[in-house]
Amino acid sequence: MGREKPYYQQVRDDIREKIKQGHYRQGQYLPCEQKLEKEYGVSRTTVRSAISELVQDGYLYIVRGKGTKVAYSKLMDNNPSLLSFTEILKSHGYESQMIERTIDVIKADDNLSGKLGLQQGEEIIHIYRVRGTDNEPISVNHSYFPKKLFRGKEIPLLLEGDSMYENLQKYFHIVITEIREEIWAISAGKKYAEILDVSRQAPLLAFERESFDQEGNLIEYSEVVYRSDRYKHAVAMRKK
Amino acid sequence: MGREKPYYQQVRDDIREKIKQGHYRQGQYLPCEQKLEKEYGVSRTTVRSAISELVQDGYLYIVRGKGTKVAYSKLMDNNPSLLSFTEILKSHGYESQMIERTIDVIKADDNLSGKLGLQQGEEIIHIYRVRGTDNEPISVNHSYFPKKLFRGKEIPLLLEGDSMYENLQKYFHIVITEIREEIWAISAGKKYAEILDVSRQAPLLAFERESFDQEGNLIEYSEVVYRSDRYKHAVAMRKK
DNA sequence: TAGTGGTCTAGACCACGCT
DNA sequence: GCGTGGTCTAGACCACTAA
Repeated sequence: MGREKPYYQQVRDDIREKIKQGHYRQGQYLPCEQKLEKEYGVSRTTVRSAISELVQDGYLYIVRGKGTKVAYSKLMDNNPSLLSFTEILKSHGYESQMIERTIDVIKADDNLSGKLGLQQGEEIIHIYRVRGTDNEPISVNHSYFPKKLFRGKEIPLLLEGDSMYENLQKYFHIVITEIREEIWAISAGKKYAEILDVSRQAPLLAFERESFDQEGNLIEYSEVVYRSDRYKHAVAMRKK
Repeated sequence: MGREKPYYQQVRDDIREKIKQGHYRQGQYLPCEQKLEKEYGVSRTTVRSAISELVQDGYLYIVRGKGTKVAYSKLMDNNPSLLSFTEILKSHGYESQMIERTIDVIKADDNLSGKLGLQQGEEIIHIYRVRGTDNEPISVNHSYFPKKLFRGKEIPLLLEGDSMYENLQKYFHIVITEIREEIWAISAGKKYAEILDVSRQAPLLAFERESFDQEGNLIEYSEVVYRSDRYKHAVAMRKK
């Protein structure tokens, strides 16, 4: 038997479930901390620890001197704080399909060595993907990883399943904790017009993304473009 | 004299300063919690409360069974989790200037009543702004607020200073806590080509944004477009 | 004044990583 | 086994809100 969850997590999960099931309703006050102590048979510290996480996650908010209320959050469990392509498309009701995918190893040129913080000539894994729905192309993605990160392991492992981020964690024990993105608009031009089956003037949404692990190593640099008539980028944010 | 800050905030701020000043360096272990108790003369709970906030903010991360390390975060104090236009432009090294601004009150039509959750015919405050640098237009912004939110107060107060969000809080006690955004690309077309002084085919970055207060009321609905040759949208995210 | 959450203490026992 | 952080208790006093 696995060990049971800590009390504060049990209390947290129970309260969250009661919110989701409507037992506690939006705008309603939660029972005060003293009552929750008794209800769950735990100390006040434990209750407060549970509440604190639910406030952090946007389920509750506290009104000084009055009580703890259930939030009216529009986000509940829907905060795309760190999402892969697959997850973003799903959040739009699409299912993404892989239309084309290639993988090769290249040498760092002037541009890429700078982006990835490598010496010129160091090896880089380049993954090229065209994705879309019903064989209609929606996005073109170039991802670059320093090859030395995967020393001694099978690189095709990266391509299994849907989520490269899950694979990074599963097979290489690399966890992405920070992302920087720049977003802008471009015209398709000759190159993308052909791949995405749009006119050369068609506006595309362009992303440049850097992903870092906990120790500040740049793990991935990627460039992505989306057909703007088939994709909108959705973002939800909660203020700290 | 104002009351002094709680201990856990003093400890938190002191540790954060020591990180910023290089007294604790990236990748280095912090003294263990017991040592910090003694150093600051507080209980372990207080130390842990301080550390917990610094972990939350990305300054520290914890390695189970080993210790608490200073993060290599690229974000430190730079997390645009909720930024106004002004703040975003500044983060790019620009100073934004107001080139044109009008304000008027309109009646909700079919489209806007739906977006703002109002009845048709209800009054809406419409703020139109063109902003840019050195008289070169960069963005066009349409913001819509339900007029009833400001009953009995002077609406021009909204336009003071640089940040509408600050004014909302200062004069109307409205705090924006959640934002939903959709981002895509469009061609300028006749309307925007003239205003932004670009060709009709020029790609623009388009935003549609909804802002909510703590109680889930929609406070603002806005549509913004940016010249893509003058503006890139920068985003930084930390995984939970 | 009574009720709420905010801060704080001094202990305790446990799980994990290393040696 | 030892040192680290993870969880938990049973109290205490304070600040803010409302009646």
